Amino acid sequence: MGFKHSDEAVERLKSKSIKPSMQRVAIMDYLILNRTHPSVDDVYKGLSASIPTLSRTTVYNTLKLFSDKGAALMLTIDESRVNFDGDTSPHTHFLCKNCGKIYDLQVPSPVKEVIGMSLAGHQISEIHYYYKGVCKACLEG
Amino acid sequence: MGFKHSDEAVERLKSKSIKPSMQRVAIMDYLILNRTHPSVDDVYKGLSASIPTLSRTTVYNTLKLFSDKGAALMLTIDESRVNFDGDTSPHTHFLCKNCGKIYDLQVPSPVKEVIGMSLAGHQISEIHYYYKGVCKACLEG
DNA sequence: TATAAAATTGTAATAATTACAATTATGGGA
DNA sequence: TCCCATAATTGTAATTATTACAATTTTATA
Repeated sequence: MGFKHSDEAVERLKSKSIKPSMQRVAIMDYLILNRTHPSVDDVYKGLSASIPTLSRTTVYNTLKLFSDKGAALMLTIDESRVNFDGDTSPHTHFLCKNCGKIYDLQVPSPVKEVIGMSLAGHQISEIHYYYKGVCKACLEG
Repeated sequence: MGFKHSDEAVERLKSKSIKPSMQRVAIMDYLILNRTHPSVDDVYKGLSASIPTLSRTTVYNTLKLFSDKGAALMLTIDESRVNFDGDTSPHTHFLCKNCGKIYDLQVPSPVKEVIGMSLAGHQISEIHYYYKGVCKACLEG
């Protein structure tokens, strides 16, 4: 069964100077379609059916590449695995310590973008605001 | 003033309802004396000489306990290991992607403490602001 | 088409973390 | 004090995420 490439995925890769191979487009497409902050394994398992030859190493390499090139965000909010976010616009994340889900939150309004600026002499390239606790669904359940 | 370090460690544990066993006091003392955001292994190696029977499992369990009880912070800024901070006062962290060191930074002034409050219906118990990039020392070196 | 470079794959190795059963320490009655 | 229950610690083995790396396949190009 053929894979339907999203033009958005291809465009995203091109705009970040990443050569759009079949695997890379599929992985970027997965990130764009799945806003659940998937782990490497989530991506691998989610694509294995449609790309049976896909290797875990390729998923690792590719997601690392996306993160390095700014085509995706690598989240280190969860202590036991890394998660990825196809949405690179400024926003923050909440991890539910009960169910493990990661939610998107808006940036606190007074906080401005400071990428490329320096803090205490350090050159900043990434900003991550993480909140942890118990999510609304778990509180109500 | 006047607190010997281990006294400060004992007081910290008591104030967080943690029974101050010999190992726990030693580990908390290590965190108080070593403001370098040590990993589990750093703590283990740092204490092994003075406590030869210390087990890595104890260090894991104890640091997890400290984090759960709010006696220390567990940082997930580094993708490959967890780090701990004995300073639980509000501040943020910077990870140098070149040398791997973690620096303390002040909280951006407009950002207020929101522990115990809720965001989008979620109950917040931890806030972590992480910045990544290249540190001053690496830039100058 | 021939060739070099880049990308992908599969396997094996590494490192962090957890599981767990056994042992040791601690504190409170009798 | 001794006994007991409980909590804490230990050591080993297992698990999991991640990385290393050599072989293979794909892509671009001359």
